[in-house]
Amino acid sequence: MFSDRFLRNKRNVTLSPQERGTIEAAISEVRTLEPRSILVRAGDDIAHSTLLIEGIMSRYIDDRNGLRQLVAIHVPGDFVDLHAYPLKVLDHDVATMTAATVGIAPHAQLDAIIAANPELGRKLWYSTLIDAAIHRAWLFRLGRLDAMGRVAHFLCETNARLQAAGLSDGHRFALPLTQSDLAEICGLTNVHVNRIMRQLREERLCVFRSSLVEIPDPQRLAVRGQFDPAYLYIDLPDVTLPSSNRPPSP
Amino acid sequence: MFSDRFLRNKRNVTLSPQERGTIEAAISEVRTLEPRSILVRAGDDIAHSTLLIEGIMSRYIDDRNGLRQLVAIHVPGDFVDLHAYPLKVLDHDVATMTAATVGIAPHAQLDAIIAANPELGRKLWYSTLIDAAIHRAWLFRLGRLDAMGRVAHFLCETNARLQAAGLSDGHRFALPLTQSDLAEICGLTNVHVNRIMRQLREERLCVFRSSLVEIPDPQRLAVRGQFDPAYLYIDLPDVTLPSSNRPPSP
DNA sequence: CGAACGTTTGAGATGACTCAAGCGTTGTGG
DNA sequence: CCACAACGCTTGAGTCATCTCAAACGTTCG
Repeated sequence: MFSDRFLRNKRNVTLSPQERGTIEAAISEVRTLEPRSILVRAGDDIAHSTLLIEGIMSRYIDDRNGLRQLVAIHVPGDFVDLHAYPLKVLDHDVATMTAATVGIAPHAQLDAIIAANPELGRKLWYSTLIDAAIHRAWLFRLGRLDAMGRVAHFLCETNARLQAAGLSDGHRFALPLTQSDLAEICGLTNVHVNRIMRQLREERLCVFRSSLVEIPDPQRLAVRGQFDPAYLYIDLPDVTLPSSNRPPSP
Repeated sequence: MFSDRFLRNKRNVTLSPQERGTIEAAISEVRTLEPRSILVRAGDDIAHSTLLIEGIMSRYIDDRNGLRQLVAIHVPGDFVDLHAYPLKVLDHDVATMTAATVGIAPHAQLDAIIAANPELGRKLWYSTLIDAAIHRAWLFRLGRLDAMGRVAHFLCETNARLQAAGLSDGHRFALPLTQSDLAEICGLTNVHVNRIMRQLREERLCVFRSSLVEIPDPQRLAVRGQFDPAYLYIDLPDVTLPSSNRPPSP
């Protein structure tokens, strides 16, 4: 099923098989997208939202000189531009990073879903707010971590998200991005990212080679990147382990 | 009315007097808060959300060493922690920066509102997505602007938001923050913010003294900070003027 | 085989940070 | 009403992380 990964392993929220069926039914079309193709441009009128089934997508803002800042990446199971449903128009571009398969959900269908099932409507809202929580973690990353911390934090996050989606075993996962992509995610230059990757390798924190990430000791990497997965609202025992920053709750 | 500024001057969305009444009725209590007091801590169970009536509030994430990154500021009219309504628990702290007056909206009341008026429910959703859009602009700011650009961008944004709320005339507004606050917003040190403020003053871009911001030429400041207000979804002629970054739409 | 693209490395420049001290203003208690 | 503490602002000097520019190398694909 296309929606199998949507809201999978999330805290406080589960989708019943029935609700998954409802979402499936709202998908009018499944489409295959080329790598590095633009799906939505800022300012476009949008009449549907996109459920990512396979591949990796990005949302980004370009500066005046063409320098790009990624503001989000999406993994299978994410409702990529559900934000466009209430907003009608987006403030940023949405594009594929890899080849991708997506499901198209017309906004009229979403209207119908929410009218018929307000509880499911709230779950859709919830999923957009997790995107916002991830934005906040990215703000922390850019504002307060050094280059190595930023890369480490991003890799921990991606590991956790892919694990929740069933696409990482917690130590290894496929990540078909370039070092320049990482630079646009972490607010660095590709040259500096390259040096950081070497350092991570030398310190046995992480190896990233030919689109494969290997993390021998996720806990150590989490400490280096001050990564606390609470903001992902994931409900999986292993992923919630490295709560390194937060004081133990009473 | 407490809710006068909520969703005021927003594109695509207007609240009818009736809808404002509904929101007013959902506010069980109006409370006055001390400056620099914490309203919500990450991880707290939350049973109500907070409408900011007067004052300035912040949301932030602290790093291991106590260094703080603000991830949002809120101005009167913002529904500060409406995110907590679907999420139930927040991933960050919420605090006042100045003395503040807030309205408390119990989640049970919000349940009732949304059940009775799905359209209003969607407007609440919309308002949380504008917060997310602001997060994205902050990501761009931290990831791709230099120190002066970051401060300029933030001041432009705040000017626009306060103008939409009726608290700036587009050139002057009260902003009772310290330079250290600006540093925690812009991912800089307070020392460097101080030097940047001097530069902004010397270049006649902006004067910030005794909690008052004066911007002689908002357009020039917007160019320096690569500020494009589209992401604020404000519907006010003056505020949408300086679309300096975006190519003219065809 | 060559073009395109991503990775790697070096050398030098620079923007922002750290540490440290002095200054101005405000509020408070003797 | 003065003295002093607390806080925020300002400035200087030196350091360091990251950037820029440049070149070489490896791999993939047509």
